[in-house]
Amino acid sequence: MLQVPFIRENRELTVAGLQKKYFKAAAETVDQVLSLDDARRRIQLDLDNTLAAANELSKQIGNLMREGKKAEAEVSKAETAALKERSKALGEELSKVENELFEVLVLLPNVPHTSVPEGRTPDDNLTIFEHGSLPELPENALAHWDIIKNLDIIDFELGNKITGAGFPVYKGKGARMQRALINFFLDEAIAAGYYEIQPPILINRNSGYGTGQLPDKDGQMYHATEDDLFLIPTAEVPITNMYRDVILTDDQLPVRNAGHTPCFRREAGSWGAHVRGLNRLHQFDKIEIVQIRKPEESYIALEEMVEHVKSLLEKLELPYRILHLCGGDISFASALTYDFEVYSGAQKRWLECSSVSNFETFQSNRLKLRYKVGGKTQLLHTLNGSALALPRILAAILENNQTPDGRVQVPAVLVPYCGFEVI
RNA sequence: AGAGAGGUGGCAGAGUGGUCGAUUGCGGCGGUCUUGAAAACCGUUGACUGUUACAGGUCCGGGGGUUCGAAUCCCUCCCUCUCUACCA
Repeated sequence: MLQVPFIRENRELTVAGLQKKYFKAAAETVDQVLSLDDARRRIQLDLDNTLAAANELSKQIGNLMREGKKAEAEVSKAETAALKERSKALGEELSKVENELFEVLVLLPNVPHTSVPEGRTPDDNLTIFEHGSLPELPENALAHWDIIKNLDIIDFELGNKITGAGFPVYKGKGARMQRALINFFLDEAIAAGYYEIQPPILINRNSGYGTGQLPDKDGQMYHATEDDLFLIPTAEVPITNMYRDVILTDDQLPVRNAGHTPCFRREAGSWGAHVRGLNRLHQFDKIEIVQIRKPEESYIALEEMVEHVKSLLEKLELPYRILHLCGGDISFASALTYDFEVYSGAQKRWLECSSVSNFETFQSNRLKLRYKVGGKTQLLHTLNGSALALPRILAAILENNQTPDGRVQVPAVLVPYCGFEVI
């Protein structure tokens, strides 16, 4: 959520930023925020003065009572009635205006970083880095869903039976590969200085609100209605919410956390022909890295995270590219996002396998995640990235490393983790 | 799940209707002393809002109520601890 003082001091910049994200009626909405905030402040001042008068009167009544001047006290008591009525009315007016302000404010996306490219659709994203040559597979190369079936390592029908579409069962070497990838990614994160976290995968409303999934994106999460808890769409939610309402001290910074969790996404209405196999699932595993940094360091941290993800893909010997997302494609809360796409040789498609973002103060403002600088509290910056999401990495490994005899060569770096060289 | 106890500032822990935003201890910060450090002593030390600055306002788990006035009384929800039951 954007900070009102920021909007007030940077009206033009805010409007331009929102327009870059193709937010409709940016100028009108920003002005609405400012006028609601003006009203809020006016009412607040009025209310404060009313309360101050009432407090003063109460104090006097207390003194009169102590001195035994009962009659005078009764007179003062009568006076408080009008003040009470007034403060009640002002209080109601205030919360009404505050709610209106909040409702407009939560609809505003983050202002993108100045380097974010102009553009409306994924086609406008800038490819800023490419690594590895595309695999030259024979004409009869199989897509991963066929490889999976032939080798019997992942079973979609079985998952269908147990749960439903998008919940595959990993079996035998398929399950071992999953475990190998999880351990590999976590070990790499720890080696890079991250602190391992195993968070809950059900979260409450406050947490969903803190990272921005709620109030409006609740349709994307599975909801356990009996207890009003949500299955996490990403480990970012619990790991970042550990710091909700926290004021960090210098010696606790920077925060570098990493965690593996299953992730659950309803993906309502987004299924189609191009999402076969592992390309899109309702449940998948992901290792997430989260950083909390001082504002002046956050873009250095973002580059650090990018380098980490690059090293993972390079160790797995997968061709990939990095996209600098354009204003129209960047997520609601993000100021700057790099997407990593891995090349899946048989599908001949780039598959998104990581998204690394700096949210600046957008999340911390909601979380009330702060630190002290020169005696004053200030919002911190939050960042996160996938390092990495498993299914599409597995899809690319299966497709790119398939052998003429229908098997799959395991990337060397994973062999110690899974205990076999060939699937 | 049942019974009991309890949720107060970074932590510990007072406070049961009126100078309580909150005694005190620890911790933190600043100072005196010391070659330096420790000890001792003195001072300082919550958050939010607001003002040029002061003032003012709000916050004692969340929400609601009683009262001129609530950390303190009432209702409600949440959470923690102890015991019992159950259980990977």
